[in-house]
Amino acid sequence: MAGIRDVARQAGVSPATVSRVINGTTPVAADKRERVLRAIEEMGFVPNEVARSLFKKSSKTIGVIIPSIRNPYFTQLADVIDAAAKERGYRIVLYNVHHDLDQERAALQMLAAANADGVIVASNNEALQEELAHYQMPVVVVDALFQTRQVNAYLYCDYYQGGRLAAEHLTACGCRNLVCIRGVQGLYTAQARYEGYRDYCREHGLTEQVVECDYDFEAGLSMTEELLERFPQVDGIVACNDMVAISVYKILHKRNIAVPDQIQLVGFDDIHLASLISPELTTIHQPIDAMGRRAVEVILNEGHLPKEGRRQSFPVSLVPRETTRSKESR
Amino acid sequence: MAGIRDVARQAGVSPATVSRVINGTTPVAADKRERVLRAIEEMGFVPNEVARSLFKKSSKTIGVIIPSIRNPYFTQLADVIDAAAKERGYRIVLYNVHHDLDQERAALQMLAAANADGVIVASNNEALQEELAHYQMPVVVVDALFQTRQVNAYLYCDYYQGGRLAAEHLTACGCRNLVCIRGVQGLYTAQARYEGYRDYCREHGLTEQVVECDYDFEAGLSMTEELLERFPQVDGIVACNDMVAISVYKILHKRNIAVPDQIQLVGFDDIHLASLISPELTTIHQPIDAMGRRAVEVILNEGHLPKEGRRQSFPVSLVPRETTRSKESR
DNA sequence: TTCATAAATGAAACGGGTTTCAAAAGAATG
DNA sequence: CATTCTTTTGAAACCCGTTTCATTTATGAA
Repeated sequence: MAGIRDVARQAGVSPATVSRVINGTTPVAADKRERVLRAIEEMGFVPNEVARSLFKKSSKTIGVIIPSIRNPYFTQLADVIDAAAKERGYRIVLYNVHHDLDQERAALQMLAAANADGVIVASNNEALQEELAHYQMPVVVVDALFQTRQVNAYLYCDYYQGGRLAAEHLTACGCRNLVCIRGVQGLYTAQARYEGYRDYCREHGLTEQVVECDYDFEAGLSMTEELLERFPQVDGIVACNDMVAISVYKILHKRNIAVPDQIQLVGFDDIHLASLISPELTTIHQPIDAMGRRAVEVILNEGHLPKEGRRQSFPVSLVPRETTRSKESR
Repeated sequence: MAGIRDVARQAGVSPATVSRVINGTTPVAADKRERVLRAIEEMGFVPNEVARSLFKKSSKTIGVIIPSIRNPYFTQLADVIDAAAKERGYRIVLYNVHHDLDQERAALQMLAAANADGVIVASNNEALQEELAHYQMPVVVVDALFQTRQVNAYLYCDYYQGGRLAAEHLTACGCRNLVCIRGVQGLYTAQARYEGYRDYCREHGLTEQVVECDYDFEAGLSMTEELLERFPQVDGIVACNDMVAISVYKILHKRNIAVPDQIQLVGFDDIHLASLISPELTTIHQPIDAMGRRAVEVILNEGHLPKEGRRQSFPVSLVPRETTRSKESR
């Protein structure tokens, strides 16, 4: 690989001048610039990014840490972040940490050691939280919120409201026997959804019926079986996310339980897949795009949320589709 | 950030000794090692990865370039590659190039400039192919194959056989009016699938009916409409991939066309989603895991496929599920 | 105890751009 | 034409681990 010194020799100038031509930091005489440019062209010179970022202490890179690359919610988020970052001349490095604290730690350390310009973390791990504060690069936490706020920026949705909306919609669609498949409690994102559901039920004299479940498909399948056994009367299900909702549907379908005629179903997240499967899934929409774009903005703003304080909440909304009864048929 | 020289001072040794303790390259006296370790601990020292890789010319990183992070086929592939790489002490950097040649180029250049130890590219872009040869880092092309083979290793599946299997299965299930939704021709992966289908039809006296379609969901939706219009007699559909198959199903479902009773459907890829949706999708299984793991092996083997030549083909198989008639009901 | 080997250790160079600082060249003023 | 202020430009230091190479220290044999 040709280096900057080779180019300099070829062009008959010093390495410093070559650097200046490349970066446009200082004006260079037209004839010399010309020679340098030609030498670069001829030798196919590409500046070594490692050397550059060693000095600059910036790598034009934003780290993105997600718990699972298999969950479409996170890949969608990563995709927007990617697009937003590229628009601003940054690239992202995606770390897929398989829900594993050690891998999260390792990713963080690597990013720090690699002079990343910031990190966007989608982690519900409270233990990691504390470590986050030790790094001096900007950190933004998305899709999570903690009591002990160590980091400057938390971006999350109004999950509580989402839980309420789901319960409200099912009730409005005629359900009287709601069951909530809630995510593991202790995780804010899961808990808030549940509490929204719970409060709505309490306020409207509905008995709250709950089943607990991990966020993935496999867990959704087995939990649904359990749910049907424990609550045979059920006529409305609030799932903790869309992937689980899809697995719920799968079981119902297998048992020939009609959706939405016998049981109505509401998911959470509104991933693309929700409107792609048949029947289309009624779900709580999260503004994933807006959240992702904002995360990048905040990182490039040194990790600070300007005026709003240390956290920013995004609104959710209910998208009625085919797994609940439409207005017309009510 | 504390540097190795700070640690050295604190421990009363030279930076060289600290480096040796960290890397275990040369034995260090027990008492000094002890002091160094304590100093590292106290100062929370983490070696700067950039400086390290500048010297080592290796970053323990494998680049993975995929055309779309939204297509589950590629995220699944990335996930295995990630796991396989981590097992061997490497990390991956995922580049999501949005099917864009310029972004592919940029990704490649960045990887080269970042001292990546190898690149795994899932690209059907022939133009990129040629450039690939210019880089001296190991490159493995997955899910593609070219006439002009510039790179040392191509990993791909027996797509042709997949096309045959799909046609054969539909025929065995009683279909007489097959239509193939083929991917954009010119791409080997798409063309081979189609040719398998075509040859089977010719050999068995079936008229070949074809419709062309991009690999994504939106294209699948509109193409299905067109298909039904052009071939109202259709009773079996071979889709170019699972995402398209899902969109086909969506349209059929919307039109109240029963699957598999009126029309049977075969996808391609066997992404997880295929068995997660309802009804479960009959599809051609690609050994994504094996391919991903092999890709990592080859990279760490300097990008060479040892004996087998410059390419390795993986077998496909048909997985009968719910969108075609099962043996029992035939 | 002494000389020869082997092992541990530090000083300095290295990798490859970038930037500082001072010298050199050019432009402007008197 | 001399003098001063600008603008270019190159030499060298820098970023920070790693490694070479020579020196020091330890080990073993004589």
